[in-house]
Amino acid sequence: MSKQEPVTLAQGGAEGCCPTLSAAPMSEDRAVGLAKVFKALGDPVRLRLLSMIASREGGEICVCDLTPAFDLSQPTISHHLKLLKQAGLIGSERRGTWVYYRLVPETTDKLASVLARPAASVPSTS
Amino acid sequence: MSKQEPVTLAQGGAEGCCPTLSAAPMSEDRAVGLAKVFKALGDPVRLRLLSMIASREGGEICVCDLTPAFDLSQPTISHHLKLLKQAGLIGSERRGTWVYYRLVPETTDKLASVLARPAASVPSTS
DNA sequence: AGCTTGCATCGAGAAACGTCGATCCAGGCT
DNA sequence: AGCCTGGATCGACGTTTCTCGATGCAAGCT
Repeated sequence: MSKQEPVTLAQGGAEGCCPTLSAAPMSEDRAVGLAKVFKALGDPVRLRLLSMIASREGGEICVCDLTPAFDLSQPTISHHLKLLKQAGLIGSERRGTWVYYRLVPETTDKLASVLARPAASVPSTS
Repeated sequence: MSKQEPVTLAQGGAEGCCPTLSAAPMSEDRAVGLAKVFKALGDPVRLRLLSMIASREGGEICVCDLTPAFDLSQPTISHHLKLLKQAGLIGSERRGTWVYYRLVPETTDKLASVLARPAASVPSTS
């Protein structure tokens, strides 16, 4: 029994929770939480999986459509999906025989807001 | 002895280069390039380093100010800085005895735009 | 010249990661 | 019931990553 709870990065508030990188030196705890999500994105296969899920019309896609798109074994795809899920980037639902995955946009939103540069620091006005 | 060229994610154009995750399934090549940068962010130490660099008044910080902020050896910090640099996230400059690191905001901008949800989905007025 | 300090590079060892085949579980069939 | 199919889980193996101490290099000192 591992305690691999999904990262709860995308919970609660909206703007107040996610200061940008440039706002202030990041705390250890916050860095650990964010690193887990970024690490989940740090693999080409997972990035493509996430992109296929996110770009799917209707917002969800069956695993049976994901697996044949790669030159990898089915357990490997399943493993990557698990990591994305644990990172809070995707969610899954079983309907009958098939399992469908869908994006958790709140998580990618948070990451984007962490990386975003505060507009004030853009010196392009001169 | 692989030649680790810095990832050139933040080069050339601005909006046209970085479709979001949801825009379309990502190509293998693009996924490989993006994964390298995300992987660089997938470590708590590097996230904190990047945050310390990015949040520094004046835009740059001496390694001598970074190293004592961690419970890690100096070679380890140097190693992490190297990875961040190879990912194109930071740049360095030696001035006399000291080496200064600074953020490459174009790279974080690109990442943010990849993650951003086209909520308004308006590519907007350029 | 020699010494000292700041930082990078070089192995090395332990831990984590990506991948696989084998196996197991859940649902829908006949 | 039995069987088949879609997915997840389980070891196992090779590779990568993180960390360290030791060493090397560059720049400023005495």
